[in-house]
Amino acid sequence: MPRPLSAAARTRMLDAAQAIIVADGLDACTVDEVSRRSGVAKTTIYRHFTNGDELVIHAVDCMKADVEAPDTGTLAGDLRALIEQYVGSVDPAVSRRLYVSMLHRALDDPQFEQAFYRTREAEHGPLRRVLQRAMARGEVDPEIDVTFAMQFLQGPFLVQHLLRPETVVLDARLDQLIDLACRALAPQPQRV
Amino acid sequence: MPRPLSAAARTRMLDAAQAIIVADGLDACTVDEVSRRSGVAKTTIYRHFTNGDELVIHAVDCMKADVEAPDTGTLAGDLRALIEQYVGSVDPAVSRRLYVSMLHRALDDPQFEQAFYRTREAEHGPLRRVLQRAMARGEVDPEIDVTFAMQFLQGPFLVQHLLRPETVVLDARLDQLIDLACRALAPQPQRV
DNA sequence: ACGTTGCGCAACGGTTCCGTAGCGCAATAT
DNA sequence: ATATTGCGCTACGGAACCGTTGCGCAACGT
Repeated sequence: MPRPLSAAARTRMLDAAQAIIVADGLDACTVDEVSRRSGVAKTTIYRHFTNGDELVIHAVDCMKADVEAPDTGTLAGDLRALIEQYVGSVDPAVSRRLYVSMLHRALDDPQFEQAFYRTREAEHGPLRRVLQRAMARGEVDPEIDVTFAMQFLQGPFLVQHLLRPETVVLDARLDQLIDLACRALAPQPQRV
Repeated sequence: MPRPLSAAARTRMLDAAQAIIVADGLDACTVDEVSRRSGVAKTTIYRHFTNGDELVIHAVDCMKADVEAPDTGTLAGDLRALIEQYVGSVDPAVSRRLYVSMLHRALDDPQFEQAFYRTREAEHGPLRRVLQRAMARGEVDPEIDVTFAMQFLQGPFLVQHLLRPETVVLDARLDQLIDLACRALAPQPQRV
């Protein structure tokens, strides 16, 4: 009965990996650096993971922001609650950095592409549920596809988050944005 | 009167750099590789540019998609024309790759951040002009800020472009999207 | 035609990261 | 208590880039 790999060492190296990612970004999270900061020997890291990428992906998979689908009764209310949850649980600079780096690595590496999609799904699943409830209530035009509506809603935030990092999401603008979006998605008397 | 640096060599290396970026991505565009593929000696490259980054940035600056601001008379028509110009002049896969890589490098390098903004401005300036004309015509609610409206319009495309590369922009969906956006931005009888 | 000077070539030193090997030690299962 | 076996340490070989140096040649200005 072989002795199992040390859970303690595994925890230490994953914690260190996450700390590095938060502090210095995904690209700084190398095997050498994790070894240095965790005190776990590089040799041991390779006993736990077949290569450095796997370590990083495991670390990233443990960093998902957990967002619950709210239920305030209206689409606008749910959207606002969702966004407040999100901005309350994530440092925008860190999140942006990680987002861009993951996107970048995913360009050439299917492993990272998968991991990126997993994170995205975890964070945006609640939005999908909120939307589906709104459609069931008749707040959203039934001709509109859910995925399509999600792109429509996520888009402006993605622009702000990725491309205008200096812009904090202001409350007044946030309300205006939600208002615009809900107006656009609302059922129309005329044909669409 | 010192002989000027060879324009021929400069052209060759910038062309090679662009070819590499298109074929293999921004990260493959290293000084060594440009030297290999262009036939220009590495030494010479460093005589033209102080470092490798400058070469890459110069190459990128010459790759902007040139988009003209159309004037069809309606916001929806202009938007559609803009998008058609854009998709007609750019390979989506290449564009996406470059976009993500630039975003990534811009995380740590102000030079690349500047270059990224320059490209963005060149590509989205026409959108701003189109929007301003629409506002002048009264097609857009005057209470809406132009930058804000631009985020709103760019958002869904950014999502598709960056995060859903498998999705080609379909014509039916495109019309729906433009329709939704115009509807949202239109002036409202009631208060916003 | 001549001399200046940029260009090509080859090689080097430095850095960073990867993944591996050998060895002594210490924890652990029986 | 003892043998097993994972862990830590140190070092290595290899790859990719970076930016530099020295030298001979060829092109260009006058």
